Amino acid sequence: MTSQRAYHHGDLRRAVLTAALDAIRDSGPAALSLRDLARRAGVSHAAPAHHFKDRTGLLTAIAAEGFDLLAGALAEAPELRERGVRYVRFCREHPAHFQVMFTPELLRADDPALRAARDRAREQLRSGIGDLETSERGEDARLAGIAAWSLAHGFATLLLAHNLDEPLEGQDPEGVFRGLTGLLFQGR
Amino acid sequence: MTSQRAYHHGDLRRAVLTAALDAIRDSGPAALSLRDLARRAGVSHAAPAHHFKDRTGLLTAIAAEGFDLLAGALAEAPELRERGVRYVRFCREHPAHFQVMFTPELLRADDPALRAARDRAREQLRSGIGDLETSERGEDARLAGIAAWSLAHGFATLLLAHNLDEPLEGQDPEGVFRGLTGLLFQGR
DNA sequence: GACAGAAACTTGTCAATGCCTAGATTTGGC
DNA sequence: GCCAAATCTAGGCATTGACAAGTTTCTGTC
Repeated sequence: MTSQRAYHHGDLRRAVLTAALDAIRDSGPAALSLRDLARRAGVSHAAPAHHFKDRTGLLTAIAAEGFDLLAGALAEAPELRERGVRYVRFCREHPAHFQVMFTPELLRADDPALRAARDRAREQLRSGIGDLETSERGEDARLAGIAAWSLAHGFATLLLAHNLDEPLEGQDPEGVFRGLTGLLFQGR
Repeated sequence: MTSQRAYHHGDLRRAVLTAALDAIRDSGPAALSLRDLARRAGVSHAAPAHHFKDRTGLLTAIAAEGFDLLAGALAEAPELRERGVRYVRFCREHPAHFQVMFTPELLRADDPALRAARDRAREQLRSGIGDLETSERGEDARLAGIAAWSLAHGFATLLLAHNLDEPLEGQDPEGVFRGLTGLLFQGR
């Protein structure tokens, strides 16, 4: 999108993003070093700043990309329960994105691209809840929406922080999560 | 406060911990600066290192304290649903602890105090699930345990990251959470 | 096809930070 | 009263993020 053809490097913006995602996956966002990313990409230490302005700018770009990926993943799933599974799958396939997306103090909250992408993702989350609105009362539907998001988000978060390694006993996380949704919506 | 009399400062360990919790609450763990904490406490820049060895050591001490506080809070609650409410209350009263506790890449995983405190908290989480084991089948009880933790943890996490500000419409979070548990355990 | 301007990148610099080492001061046990 | 340990200070080093200024490469236009 941004730069198809590139000047000295090729596509430094993408290279830095990818290297950042690797680093975050391994050591978290706190350990991220712009200068180290520059070294990995083979450019000078100030080159990344031209694409992202800032450390915060880089993380904001990652979060925006993450919300876009999440919105796309959710849009593929037809109904609410399957969207929860996609949410969990997303956090496993894109752990670095996921972690940055939900750490607001690392982000520039007023960034237009971030706001747009986050709104797209929220829209997908909300439209999934619409499935319930017909079968349940309005208030229950709202609660069910919060419950569904909390369940998926909590499961995803605990999973990434290795807090479910023991309880899961090596079982497939997505499969277990399907079981959880069965508990939550057993009355449906 | 904690230790009776102290040497040069009074109780530097507690002072640094408290200042760190304030800083994390405001700006997250990434923005934490040991030198800034030392300045706030009115000591030299290397003084905190003597109590915590390290930046990681300070965060590990915070996490251990957090798990102890959480274990205490959960122990006060009689049954499972109320423990979930305590979990949510804990994250609001101790947001800095909560955030650090579940960010493993910031911590020294093999620290004995951390392991002990985390085990205490896990024991409290697990014993709450025991309430279910009598009324439900074994496999369902295990799933229900994961579900309950995921629900509470997801709600807490989304709450702290200000992702529920809009859906909650200004309602009391604990009250809403009680509603969520009603959905999860409606069959009980 | 040259040229002007913009985009991409480099080099140099500065303040701040984490961590290490060595030394000074205070405390508590004997 | 004295010694050892605990507590804290002072100085230094490598690394980092951010900024400023200059250089190279591309792009659109006449």
